Amino acid sequence: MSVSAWLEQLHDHGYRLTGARRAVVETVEKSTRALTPIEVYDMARKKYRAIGLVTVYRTLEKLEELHLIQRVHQPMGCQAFIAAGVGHQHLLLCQNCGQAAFFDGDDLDALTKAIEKKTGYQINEHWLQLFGLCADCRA
Amino acid sequence: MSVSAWLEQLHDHGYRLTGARRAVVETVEKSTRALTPIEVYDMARKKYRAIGLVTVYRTLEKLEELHLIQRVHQPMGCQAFIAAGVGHQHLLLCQNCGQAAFFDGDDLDALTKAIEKKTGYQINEHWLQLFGLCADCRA
DNA sequence: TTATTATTGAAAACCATTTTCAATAAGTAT
DNA sequence: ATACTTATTGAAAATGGTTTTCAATAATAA
Ligand SMILES: [Mn+2]
Ligand SMILES: [Mn+2]
Ligand SMILES: [Zn+2]
Ligand SMILES: [Zn+2]
Repeated sequence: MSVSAWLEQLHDHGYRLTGARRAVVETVEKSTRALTPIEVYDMARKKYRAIGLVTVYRTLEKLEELHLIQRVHQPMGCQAFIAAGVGHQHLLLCQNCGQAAFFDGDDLDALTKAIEKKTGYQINEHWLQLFGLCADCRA
Repeated sequence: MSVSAWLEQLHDHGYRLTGARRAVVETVEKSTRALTPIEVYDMARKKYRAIGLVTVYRTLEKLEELHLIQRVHQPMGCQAFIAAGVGHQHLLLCQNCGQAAFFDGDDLDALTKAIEKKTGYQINEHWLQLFGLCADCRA
C-alpha cells in the first residue's frame, strides 16, 4: 500500500481529502512502528500545523474502519496503531525501539484441533504476537 | 490455587487481610471469565457491602504484582483480569459468554527460528490467544 | 461561481482511573 | 484484654485520555 492508495480508499468511500487527513495518512502509512494518537498528532503537526488532536482521533477511526490500520496490543498499552498487514499475518515487535515486522507461515491447525478435542470449544480465530529485539537493537 | 492460598500470599507479603480484600479475592479467584474492575466491584459488593471501587483497583493492582491474576486483552477492551495460569499457558476465550480456559502444548520453536533467520530479530516471547465458542455456547 | 454539507479545531463534557486525606481497623506489643 | 502503630479504607477531588458539541471553514458538486 501507499499514501496515495490510502487517500484513494478514503475518497472512494465518500470521504473528502483534506490537509489534516493527508498529514495523518502520511504519518501512519510511513511509520515502521505503532503510533499512539498523541504521537501521530505530534508528527502530523509538522506536516500540517493547524491540525487538532480531535481530527487525529477521527481520522484513525476511519482508517481502522477501512482496515488500512490496525490496533496494536502491547504490555505498555493498547492504544497504538500501525498500517495493517495483508492477508493472514501477525506482528513481531522490537521491545527496545518498537520496530514492527509482519510475518506469516504460522500453522496452528494441529494445536487448534487438539485443543478443540480436549476442551470442547469451537475455535474461530487466534491472536499471535512475537516480541524480541530487532537486528539494530540486538547489535 | 485457592482463595486461602491467595490470602496467604497477600499476608506473606506484608499485606493485611481485610473484608474488602477477601471479597475481591473470592470474586476473582472463583471466576471462570475475565472481569473488569467494575464487574469485580459489583460482585464483591454482594459479599462486602461497604467496599469502594477504589479498593477494588488497589487490590487488583496487588494481585497482579503477586502474579495471582493477569490482564486479559480482548477486542472489546483490555481492562479485564483473570486468575493467572500456571507455567507456560495461553488463554482460550468464548466469544459469546467469555468463559476462559487455559491450554498449553503450543510449540512455536520452529516458527520462531524461521522468523529469526528471515527477519534478523531475536525473539524473546510470544502472545498467543484463541477465540471461539465454549461447549455450552456452541450447542 | 455558487451552493451544499462534510470537516475542522476549540472548548466542554465524559468517564475510567488515580490521588488526596481524614477516619478506621488489622496486626502487634503491652 | 487493652493500647498502640500504621496500613487500609471509602469519599471526594483531581487527572488525563477520549468523545461530543458547535459554529466556522473548506472540499466537492452543480
Ligand atoms: Mn495465524
Ligand atoms: Mn506459548
Ligand atoms: Zn529495535
Ligand atoms: Zn461461551
